[in-house]
Amino acid sequence: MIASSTKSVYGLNIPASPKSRRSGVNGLSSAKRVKSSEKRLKPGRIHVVLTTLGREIAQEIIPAGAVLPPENELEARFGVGRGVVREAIKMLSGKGLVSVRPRHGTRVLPRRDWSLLDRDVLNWLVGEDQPDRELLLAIQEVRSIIEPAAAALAATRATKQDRQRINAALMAMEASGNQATATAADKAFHLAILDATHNPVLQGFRGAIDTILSAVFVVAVDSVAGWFEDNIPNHASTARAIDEGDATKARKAMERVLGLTHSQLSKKRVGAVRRDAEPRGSRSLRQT
Amino acid sequence: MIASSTKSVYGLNIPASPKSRRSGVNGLSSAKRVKSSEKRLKPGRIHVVLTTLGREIAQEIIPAGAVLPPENELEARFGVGRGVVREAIKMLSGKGLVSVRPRHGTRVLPRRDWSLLDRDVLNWLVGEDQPDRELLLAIQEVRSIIEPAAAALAATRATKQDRQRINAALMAMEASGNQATATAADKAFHLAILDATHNPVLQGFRGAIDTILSAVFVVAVDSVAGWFEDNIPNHASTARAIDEGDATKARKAMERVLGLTHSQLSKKRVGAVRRDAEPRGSRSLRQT
DNA sequence: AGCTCGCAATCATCCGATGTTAAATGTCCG
DNA sequence: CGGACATTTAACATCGGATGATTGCGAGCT
Repeated sequence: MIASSTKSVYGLNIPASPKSRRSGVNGLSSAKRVKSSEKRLKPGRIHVVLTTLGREIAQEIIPAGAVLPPENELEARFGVGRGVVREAIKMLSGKGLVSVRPRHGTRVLPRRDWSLLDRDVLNWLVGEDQPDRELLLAIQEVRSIIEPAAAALAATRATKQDRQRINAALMAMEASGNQATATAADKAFHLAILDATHNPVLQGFRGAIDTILSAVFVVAVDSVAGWFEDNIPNHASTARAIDEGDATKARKAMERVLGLTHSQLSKKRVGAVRRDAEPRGSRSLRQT
Repeated sequence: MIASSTKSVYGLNIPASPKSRRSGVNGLSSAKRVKSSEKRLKPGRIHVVLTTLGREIAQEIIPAGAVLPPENELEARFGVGRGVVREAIKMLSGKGLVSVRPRHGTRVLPRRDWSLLDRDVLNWLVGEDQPDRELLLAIQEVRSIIEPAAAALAATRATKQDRQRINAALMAMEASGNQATATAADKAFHLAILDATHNPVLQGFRGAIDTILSAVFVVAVDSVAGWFEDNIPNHASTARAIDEGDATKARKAMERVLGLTHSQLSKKRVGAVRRDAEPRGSRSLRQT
């Protein structure tokens, strides 16, 4: 239920507004009567358990190989019933984050086994204050493999509507005023190209690309102000090449798009404004 | 209601043999065991419900947009408790196959939203008697994008062990006697290359590639007997290029590997042992 | 010492009750 | 007659206690 871009199941709009959501829902105070007179959008208990555990695993607060607490302890910790804990863990295991065996507990699997292209997993990994740089670069590397090829395919296969969609996104990028609209337009552009390949497997990357672009914006934007604007011409020539049906040109143009992004991401190393969060790992958020 | 409170749950085909260890498939002793998922170990009731529903959705027995029966009906149908049904559906929703909303039922999402790179989903889609040809070709298209690039990266980054692993797999391919060992060796070869990129996101494709290769073997082998052997030289030159650190050559060689596979897959159209000739709803892939 | 067996921890499943959500429908008053 | 509000209701969401199954590990037997 989390993995939905257009069909918000609960009406919970968590994604784009990264407020520190340290709401103390998971206190062990239990207090069943959460019925307090407000009708706030309640993220759902399963969702809370899922994302909390997912993030703790992704951040290696619970390292690979460790076993997480038994069901009854988790029940107590989150103040939820057993079914909730089980269903949450079931989803984690479905995404390859943990393996659960009868007498041995549920143990965290090495990252090798995670579904790294799953939208939720990616979110937990990258939706942090300071996403793992290496991971971000690895993802960009994969984008540099996928997206130029996708652009080339799109140049061959795009329908009239596909082209319109791509060009509309391009115009939205040019017209974007703030970071929010810029991010949205950029995403729309890349997703439209993926869709224009008419390859369902390639379209399956939509969620991943979407998530990644958010992270890239967060990391890149505050280091290089002109990055987004500088990259618009590359986007434009990609769109033009697809319009003309020139696969090679489209591939090259998309390579330039990603090349610029990549170089911004890499150089973020030094010129950054923030000096904090450098020592990875020992963040101070830890819950017993 | 359920028959009774008896413990005759073994009415299903659940072998109660705690001793029988799944061995065999791993023909190569590459000092790394093919860590099998927990699903392999034992069917389990949840697993039955999960795979049954998953397959029915994948095969469009339950079409996109339809709502599947409510929980209590599913309980009755499978003869399991509610928790089992809920956990199974939870996993389906985690893989993007269904969206579940209170009061509205759990409805099947369009294929666009599925995690097409998820191992289980792929299995359901492709592990049927008659995998969807278009899907198989779409997947091969993605492989042709990913794997040559991966080979090129591997040529740059492979460690000595990586190279040994690749060459060991190659030798196993050459020595393979039957289809089982051939499949295993071929898989090991491609997986070793993915691993040699040292890119964790690329490594995330392991499950998908693994599953796909099984499907490809099933489909391709019975149509063209010499396909596997014919492709060994291409594999060999890929391995050699990686050994020499020649990225361009590795990419080209891998392109040839996939090109041969692709052509076999395409020509499989006729001469098959298949009895059905139904077009079977040529789904989108061409028009949204 | 080595092997077997039983304990206990932990997940797996069942079950019946109750809460929550939101679509559908009915009601009432202007 | 018609629209705003209340009621019904079908479905999922969660709870919590009981029971079964599996298996690591150590106690006890040979």
